[in-house]
Amino acid sequence: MTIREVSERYGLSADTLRYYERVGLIPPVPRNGSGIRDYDAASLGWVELIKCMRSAGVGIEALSEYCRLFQQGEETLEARKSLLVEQRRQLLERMEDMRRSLNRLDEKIEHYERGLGRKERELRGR
Amino acid sequence: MTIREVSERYGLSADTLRYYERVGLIPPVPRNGSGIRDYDAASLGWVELIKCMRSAGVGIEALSEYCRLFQQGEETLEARKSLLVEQRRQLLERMEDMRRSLNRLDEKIEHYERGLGRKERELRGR
DNA sequence: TCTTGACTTGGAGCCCGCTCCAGGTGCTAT
DNA sequence: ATAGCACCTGGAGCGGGCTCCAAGTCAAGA
Repeated sequence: MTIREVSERYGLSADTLRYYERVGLIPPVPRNGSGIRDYDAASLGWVELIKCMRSAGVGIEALSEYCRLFQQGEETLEARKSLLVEQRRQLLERMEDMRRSLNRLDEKIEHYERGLGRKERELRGR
Repeated sequence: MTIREVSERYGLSADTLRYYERVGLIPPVPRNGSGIRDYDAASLGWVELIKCMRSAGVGIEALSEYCRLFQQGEETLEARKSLLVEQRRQLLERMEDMRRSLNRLDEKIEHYERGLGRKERELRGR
């Protein structure tokens, strides 16, 4: 699968896909005889995983470390797991911040709704 | 209340507080005779709101627009409300991305736990 | 009066995460 | 042969969001 096809399938630009590979979020993608990337199932799996994690704000640094550990094999199972656990913890923290923010927004929106409703009634002469 | 006190109370650096004011996330803070900021209750309210929204990833642009509208008075009630509604929508979207990512992390962590358990049992000679 | 220290400003610098570009290679179609 | 196109690389550039800095002002204390 060419970089263009992968780009279209996942909605990531070709530049971004190359960038992810360059900085090690994705292990080296297989190449054909002319040096052109030919994504296989494993590479697609990585792309999908990274897209998911990035969309949730997981940092480049953590993801490239995970990928690095993965490529080192069995020795790193424990380290990979604790990296994931830590990222999970941070994710929950961010979700909690967002939950709080969502509540504030809901309160404010309701407040504006009440205010606007009152104003409308006034304009209609009570 | 001085900038230092506000900084300590909310865990934002004095530089960040000045920056927020500069780019209009917070309306101008009252000053004493020597031009030094003296935060009043209203300013503290803004600081708290902005801290909350920023921690959830709401962008500077949207927040400064909200603040700008607020300072223009009653005319902008409707515009402010729809701005908030739009930010709420984006927030929910991001939370959904995070939920998906959290599931993936949980699956992976469980996978590693199973793998590591098996390995341990093998080391002990099954 | 002179130092000390917290504050002021405007602007430069920095990190993250892309995004764009120039210059080059190689397949395909004419 | 030549044009066109998709791809390659290394590196520069960019937007967001701070963070740091130099140079200046003011108030209080020795």
